Amino acid sequence: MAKRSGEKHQVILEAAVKTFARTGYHRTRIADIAREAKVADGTVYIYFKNKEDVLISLFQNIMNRFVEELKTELFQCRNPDEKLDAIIGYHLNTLENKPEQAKVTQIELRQIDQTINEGISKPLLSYFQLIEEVIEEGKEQGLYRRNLNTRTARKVVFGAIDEVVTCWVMSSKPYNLADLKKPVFEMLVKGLQ
Amino acid sequence: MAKRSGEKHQVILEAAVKTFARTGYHRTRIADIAREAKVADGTVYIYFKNKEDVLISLFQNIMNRFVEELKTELFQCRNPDEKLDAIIGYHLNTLENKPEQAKVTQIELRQIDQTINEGISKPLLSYFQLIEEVIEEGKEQGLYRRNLNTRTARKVVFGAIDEVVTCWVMSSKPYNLADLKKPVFEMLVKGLQ
Amino acid sequence: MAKRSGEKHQVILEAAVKTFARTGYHRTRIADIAREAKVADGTVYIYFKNKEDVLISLFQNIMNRFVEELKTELFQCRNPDEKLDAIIGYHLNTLENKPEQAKVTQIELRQIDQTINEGISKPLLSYFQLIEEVIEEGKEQGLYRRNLNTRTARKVVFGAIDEVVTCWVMSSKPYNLADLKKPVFEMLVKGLQ
Amino acid sequence: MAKRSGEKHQVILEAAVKTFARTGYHRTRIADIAREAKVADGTVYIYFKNKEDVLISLFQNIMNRFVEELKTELFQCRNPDEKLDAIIGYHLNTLENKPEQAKVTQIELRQIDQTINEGISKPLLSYFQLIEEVIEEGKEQGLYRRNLNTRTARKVVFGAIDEVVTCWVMSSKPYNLADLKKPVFEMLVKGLQ
DNA sequence: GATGAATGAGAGTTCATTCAT
DNA sequence: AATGAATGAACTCTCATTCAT
Repeated sequence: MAKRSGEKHQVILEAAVKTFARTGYHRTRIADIAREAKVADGTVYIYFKNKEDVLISLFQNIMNRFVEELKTELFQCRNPDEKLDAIIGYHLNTLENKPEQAKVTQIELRQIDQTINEGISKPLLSYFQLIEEVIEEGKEQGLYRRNLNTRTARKVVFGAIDEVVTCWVMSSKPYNLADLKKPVFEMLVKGLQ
Repeated sequence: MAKRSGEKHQVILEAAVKTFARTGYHRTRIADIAREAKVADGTVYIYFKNKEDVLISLFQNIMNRFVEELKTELFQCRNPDEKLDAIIGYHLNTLENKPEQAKVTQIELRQIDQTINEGISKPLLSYFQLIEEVIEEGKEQGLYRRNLNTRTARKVVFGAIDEVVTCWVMSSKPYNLADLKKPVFEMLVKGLQ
Repeated sequence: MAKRSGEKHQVILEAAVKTFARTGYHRTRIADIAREAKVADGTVYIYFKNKEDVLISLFQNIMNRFVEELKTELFQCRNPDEKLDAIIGYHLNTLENKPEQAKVTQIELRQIDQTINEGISKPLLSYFQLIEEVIEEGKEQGLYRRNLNTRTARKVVFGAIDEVVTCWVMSSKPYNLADLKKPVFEMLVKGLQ
Repeated sequence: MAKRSGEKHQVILEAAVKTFARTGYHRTRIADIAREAKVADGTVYIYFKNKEDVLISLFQNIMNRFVEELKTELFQCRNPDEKLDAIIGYHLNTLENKPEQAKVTQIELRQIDQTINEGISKPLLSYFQLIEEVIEEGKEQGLYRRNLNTRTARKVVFGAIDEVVTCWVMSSKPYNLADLKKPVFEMLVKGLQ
């Protein structure tokens, strides 16, 4: 069970994003995902342990790619400010361009008992770490306050971006998420200085 | 059905906070709440439409009291900075003192399909408005940047505080939430200036 | 759950005998029992833990009554031979008169993993003990061989009766089970002497 | 489909005895047998119609060999008493030496709806016939009672031996099954006389 | 208002069986 | 002959909700 590769694995994952985004995690039945993926119900259980495993695999998939690509972005930046800008920009761009993923990330994923689930927290941690590294670097270079608590600062930074995305996902009136890049960056960078 | 008052109403609500915090929303059965409240299963349905209604009523209850008390706090402040400080302080203090409420607010509440549910967003809106009023006031008084988009700024402020609380709720190692008041305030106020 | 009294409890048990006898344990669905008992599927689970629990409760019910009634029968016998005769007679009579129970006892009950299940072996033990007491008594009175191993003798006695019943249950051509009382008694009593 | 010969046929059968004995018929999945036999799941279906067919083939295999070997044993006996002794001895010896077969024969095999299944009763019949022939011979030679009903006597004999084996299989404390040969023989032979 | 026994829809999951390779 | 991925029917059990008392 739970083969992590193979064409079907990916097909089911893609069907799951769509279905979770459309119907919501709890209202989605395995049968719905299976139908969307054009496989039999049982096939889902060849590749995933259960429904929760589908959601978590989904998230790990998304987050791994997210963090990898963000790393290459950051590689091209020359200073912490540029990096912070890149983080915010990449975060908002990515979710704006993949609204289904955004819905799953911001809403459905939080439907799982997070106190237990490390399948969610672990992939997030590498993103958190990336943010913290930028803050540390800024502190070392004297760009950001030395007395700043890095962890707390990271929470503020992530919390701000995350809330901005959540509001966008839940908003009934569509607007450009990318437009918020600059104001959010300005607030956060000043907060760090 | 769905009487909104009565002694039992309150008893059930209190039993629900405990039970949701202990077991999690989805794993909690109406029968569990009823047992904790020492009433019959059916009695729950005299006071609430259904399980979701219990959770939402709970939140409305909490938020109404939260906003009312926060308002009196703010009344005693003399300038936007003090008010922002009061908001952060009150928010963190309240949830630190009521860990069960915090668990429900930060975790369990997010288990409900938020795209539909205005029972959750409405009570939050008055809190959001309070924050926005403070920002507006700061802008008018020249304390905060004039070109600040109030709504975006509010998202950053709320997102930051909310994330700090969520991390605290989910953390396995206990620490003082109140200790984060000052650093969070400093970051946010600088971000607004 | 698993209230051991109440009208429904009995109704479901009676429906279960019929259904198991007609359809066989493994082919019987809880829904079949529920329909036969004219209750909802869920009601079965108020009174029984699961399907296996229904079968075992059934057997315990049957065996308890069986052993109780057999005891009163034995009370009226004056010597071990009469008692052995009573055991065989009562055993064969009872099952001949309750063919559904016989089917369940001889066939369906053996569909459960007996190596684990003490819900089956325990009620049987009191029957075994009754048989062993008669054999012991016979040995003490010099009626049966002193060097007879009581336990082994009991196995022979019970095995013989049990096989006779099983053959009768599985036979396609109907015949009188009671007719076998005398020949079986004669063989067994001689075997004991 | 359902080839009755070939090397794999035997390999699967041997894997099945082990697996059924270890896990129990109903809890055994075809995949378990296949893995134990080191063949693919589908291969099982080349040699057997379905899961039930595996169990029944198993039993037929066992019983055919059992009856054949028993016949040669009986051939060396000079009178019905010796033959009865041989039957009991061979029956108990065989199962004591093949505990996995014993488990399958005494427990797992009875998990199949016996009212329908002639795949089980047919191979047993030849064993029954062997027993009946010995009884008949005894009656003819005046060793056993003339008025004995052969069929009933056979049921008593087989039932006794079978129960002795079943008790041994299900017993948690190990003991020598062969030790029961003599007492069982004595009881049965006296019963017949 | 209060009760709690009864309801029954609903969905996750398993696994015997098939069949294209 | 052999494979093993894929199938999808089957069925248990849960639990929110109702309603007669």
